[in-house]
Amino acid sequence: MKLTSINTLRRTELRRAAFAVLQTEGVAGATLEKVAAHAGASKGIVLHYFKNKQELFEHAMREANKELAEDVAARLKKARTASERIEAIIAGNFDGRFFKPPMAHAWLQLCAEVPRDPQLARIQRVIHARMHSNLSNALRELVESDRVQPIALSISAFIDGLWLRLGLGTQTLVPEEAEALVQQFARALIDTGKPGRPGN
Amino acid sequence: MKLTSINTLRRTELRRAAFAVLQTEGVAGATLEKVAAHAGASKGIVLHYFKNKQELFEHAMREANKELAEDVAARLKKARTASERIEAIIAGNFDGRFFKPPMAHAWLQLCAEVPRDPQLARIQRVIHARMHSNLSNALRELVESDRVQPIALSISAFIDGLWLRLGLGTQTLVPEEAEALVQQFARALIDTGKPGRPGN
Amino acid sequence: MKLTSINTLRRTELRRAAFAVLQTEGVAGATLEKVAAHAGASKGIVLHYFKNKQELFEHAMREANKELAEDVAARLKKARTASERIEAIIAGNFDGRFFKPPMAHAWLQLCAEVPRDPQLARIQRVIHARMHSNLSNALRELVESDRVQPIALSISAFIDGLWLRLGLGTQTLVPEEAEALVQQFARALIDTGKPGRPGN
Amino acid sequence: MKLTSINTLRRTELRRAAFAVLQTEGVAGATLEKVAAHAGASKGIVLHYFKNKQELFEHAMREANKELAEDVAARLKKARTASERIEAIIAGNFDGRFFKPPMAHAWLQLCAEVPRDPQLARIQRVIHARMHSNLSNALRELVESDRVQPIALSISAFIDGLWLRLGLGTQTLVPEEAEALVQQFARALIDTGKPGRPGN
DNA sequence: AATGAATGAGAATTCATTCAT
DNA sequence: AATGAATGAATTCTCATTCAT
Repeated sequence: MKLTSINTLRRTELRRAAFAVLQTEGVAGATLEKVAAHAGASKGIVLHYFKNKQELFEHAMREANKELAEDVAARLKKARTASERIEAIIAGNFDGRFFKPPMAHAWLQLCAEVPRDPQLARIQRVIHARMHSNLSNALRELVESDRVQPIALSISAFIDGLWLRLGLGTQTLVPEEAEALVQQFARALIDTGKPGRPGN
Repeated sequence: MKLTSINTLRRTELRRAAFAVLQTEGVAGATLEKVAAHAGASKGIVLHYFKNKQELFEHAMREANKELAEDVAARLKKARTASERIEAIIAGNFDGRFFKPPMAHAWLQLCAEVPRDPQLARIQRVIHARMHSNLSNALRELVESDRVQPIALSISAFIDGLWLRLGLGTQTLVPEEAEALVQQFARALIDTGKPGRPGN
Repeated sequence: MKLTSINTLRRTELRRAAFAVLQTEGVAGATLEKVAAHAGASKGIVLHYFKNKQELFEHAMREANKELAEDVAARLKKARTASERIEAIIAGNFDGRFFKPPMAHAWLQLCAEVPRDPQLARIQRVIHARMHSNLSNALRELVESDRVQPIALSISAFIDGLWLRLGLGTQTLVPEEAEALVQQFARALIDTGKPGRPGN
Repeated sequence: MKLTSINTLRRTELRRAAFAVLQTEGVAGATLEKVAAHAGASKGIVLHYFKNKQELFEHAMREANKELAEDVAARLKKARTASERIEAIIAGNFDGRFFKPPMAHAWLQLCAEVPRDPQLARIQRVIHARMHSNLSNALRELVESDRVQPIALSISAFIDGLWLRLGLGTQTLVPEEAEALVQQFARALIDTGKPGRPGN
């Protein structure tokens, strides 16, 4: 444990540096040298702690998502009703600390790598699965069972779409408005099909 | 550069080859050599027709989008009502000829380049603008004016989110189901806020 | 003769274009494409008239020197005495039409190629030989025979040195001043060793 | 970059190799690969020590001139009178260790690059300035003040002219004779205009 | 653990040159 | 005669990765 303490520290440093470089330079421009420089370390050390470049960026993605996931988890704890849980999940994904152009940019960069990096794909799947499970759990209390899956997918894909737009940087998107769109969307989907209204 | 027919022909060939290579190799793996080989030409000829790699891929993106845009335009022509126009736009974006993993993959690759390629960003903006304008025109006849913009953005971001999911390749998505989700989504959004129902 | 007339014309055009490009782009930057563009012709035509790039630039050097040589020859005709002939030769080498930075620049570029282009070396030798012969002929009437060669070499090397300085572009040199330096130099050399003064 | 001894060593090695290759291959033929091979190193290492090709050759020029400058400086120390100082400067520029065809050839190659490489131009200017200052200092004790500048320029341009001739390789020039020409030239210039003789 | 020297593979790009039209 | 399409060789430069210290 003691022995890994400094080890863990360094790895975290490098992971963060990698993510930071990704934000400004993109995946192609994120060289090990730049990551090392950003972490105030030497080039060689990066591959001392990570087997190779891919592994570093895989860890960077995991790390980046962890914070967001923790934010969502914290919000879920405070939520009392199923509706509040849905709202919490959405709100967590648009927290002003995360939903920022550089962050979205880095995330988009990593997404583009997913199809060629099986490990990254696995991480991505885990992330999506958690989100889906969170949403499904809450939705089960709100809509008929056969509408749980499609609505969960719709909400999470919509969130991704807005992150993508932010990552592209071709339009301005503020967290509050983006969140409002999704909250509205979610409510519209859930309410549709409620008794008294013709579903589709 | 003169627009001789052979010129146009070759450029199209190379553009297609570039897009094809993008589908299988990603942006980093799409070397000029591979593009040339795929087009059955020599490496040198690629840069004879396109100033550089960037330009080639910019044209590839334009080309790829053009077909989809034409598909949407054709469907729009047949639409009679505003609702049908919305449906046409959505349907066009999930046409089985386009909404395929390799296509989505290539598109995602290009999206990741957008933040570092101003020209690509411009193209992306044009694409989004057209989609937005198509949606807005139809929505104006269906919802109050202050709900036109948010709904148009929601629909197009949702579509992008589903394309992203397809591009990631971490889950299976068939065109029909994806389209159905968006059609449902759109209807839910439009109907919400209609007289007789509590808006939000 | 008729047949070569247009031929000769084109060759002259291209030669001039080559020299012009050399002035602005240097030997490395002087591509056949630029030469062709400067002559308002197509790339292919250049090698239709000249076997290859080297040959073109060899002709460019010859051409460039020809004008200067003709200027010197014209001045020589007007000269009456040996002293005037020396002065004429020097003056011709600093004629304001030639002694200009771009010209000197191009000349320097070609000089740098001399050691690797035997044909260019031959041309250079011819140029030097003519200059040397002109100077020697005049000097023979002015100084003892054993001082003819060294003085001729000194004068011509000094002229080259000033052209080099102009070609480097690191200092300003106006034709009149440069010429005055050489004229003074020549007189000093010739006068030194005259009876009544201690030679060396 | 830290100035470790190995660093300095390697850089010197590569600089020398670059200069050596320049002597035999010219600037166009001096590829990084050849330089690396000449230094017995790998291609990659060259750009590990020098940012790019230009920088390498800039350092090569500086290095080459440094030795010559040191030779001149050593000779200047031993000189007692102003005349001896002039002689020392001239002698230093024709030291048999430097005034050799390959050296002159390499120097000429670099001169041709000066107009397109501002950094190289700066170096060239420094070199000329030092020579000019050395000459001027001595000349001030020997001739009227208004003749200092022109004579200093004449001597240094003449020296350059002879180096150019040597670099062209179109004629044979031995250091001793070349030096003698300049020494004679200098004396002639200085003596001209002395009291008792008609100046010009 | 840490450094940075060294390697070598690979990629974009540039161009002279050839050739079909 | 003229064009410009096509080729392919050559070169610079970038980087991940390995290794000696």
